[in-house]
Amino acid sequence: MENLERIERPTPLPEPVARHTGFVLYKVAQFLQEALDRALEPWGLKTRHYTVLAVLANRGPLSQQAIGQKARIDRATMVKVVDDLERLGLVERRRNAADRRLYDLTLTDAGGETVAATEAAVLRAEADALSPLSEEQRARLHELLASLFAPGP
Amino acid sequence: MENLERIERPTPLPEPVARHTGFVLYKVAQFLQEALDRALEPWGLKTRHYTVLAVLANRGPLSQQAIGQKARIDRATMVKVVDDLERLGLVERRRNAADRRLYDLTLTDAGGETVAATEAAVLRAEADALSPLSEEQRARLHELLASLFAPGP
DNA sequence: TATTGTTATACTCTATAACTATA
DNA sequence: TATAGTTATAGAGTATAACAATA
Repeated sequence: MENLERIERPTPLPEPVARHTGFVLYKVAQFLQEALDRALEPWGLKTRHYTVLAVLANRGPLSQQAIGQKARIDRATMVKVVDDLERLGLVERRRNAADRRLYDLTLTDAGGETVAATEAAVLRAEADALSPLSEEQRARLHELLASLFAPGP
Repeated sequence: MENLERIERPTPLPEPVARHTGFVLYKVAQFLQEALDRALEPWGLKTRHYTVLAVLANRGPLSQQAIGQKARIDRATMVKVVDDLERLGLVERRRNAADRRLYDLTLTDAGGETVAATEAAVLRAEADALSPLSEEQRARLHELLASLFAPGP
């Protein structure tokens, strides 16, 4: 009972590498990744499945390749991810009428519900993982990280 | 010649997941990791080799297990990492006289020089990767990330 | 000829379990 | 019996190349 409210945190890095932002960043990212994977486990999903579902929910029907390019998942891996999602009844592969090489990947009703539920779970997991930071600090962290990306194409 | 001074930056995430700090963090960490691996390539090293060398340089002779615990590298993996470092002539395995199951891993002279050179390379790579941030912003980022670790044991 | 999706393959990284030598 | 290091093996995750259907 003694560790009831104790949230697992990443253990500190040994001294020399703890001064490298790159190493600290990598470690924190690993920790967040594990928290997100745990949060998605009840649905039998990993973060890349969630990414595909979330992109589909926001950008309507897309081909596997189109999603893969957005999410940086190569097409061979996309096949397996979509296999998983199809097996779970969350997306459907429908041939594009205009170009029959393409699929129009579409969310099923169950897929739509799953996106909503998993998004809430992901947000909770992130809030938990980042709970040592205030709301303002979290926003600041997000902003600093976002500024490292290239200007959008 | 047109892209001469252009530094590769991570491409932005697609809209829904770009709002998740966890996903942004993971992506930035991947980018940093790649930059560090590229920086260490001239020495035939990866980040985990550098970690072991850096810990050894700061904490004197240690057993494989002791380093592994600090750096979160399991003992089977440590064997291969130390094999690599030994093959490169950067560390030596000397049996601990008091407990002959243990090694006293020690840096060779070449190992010491390599630590200094690679540390400089790693710092340069980090500075490059984080160059869109001011010095103050970098320090702030590091501080925010560091506060997510558990209090040291 | 080029492209989407598929399959098979390989390579890296990591984790597990069994083995040895020492304690 | 327990521990440090070793070895073999297996499981993810990811990348590459060849193939079929379609353009």
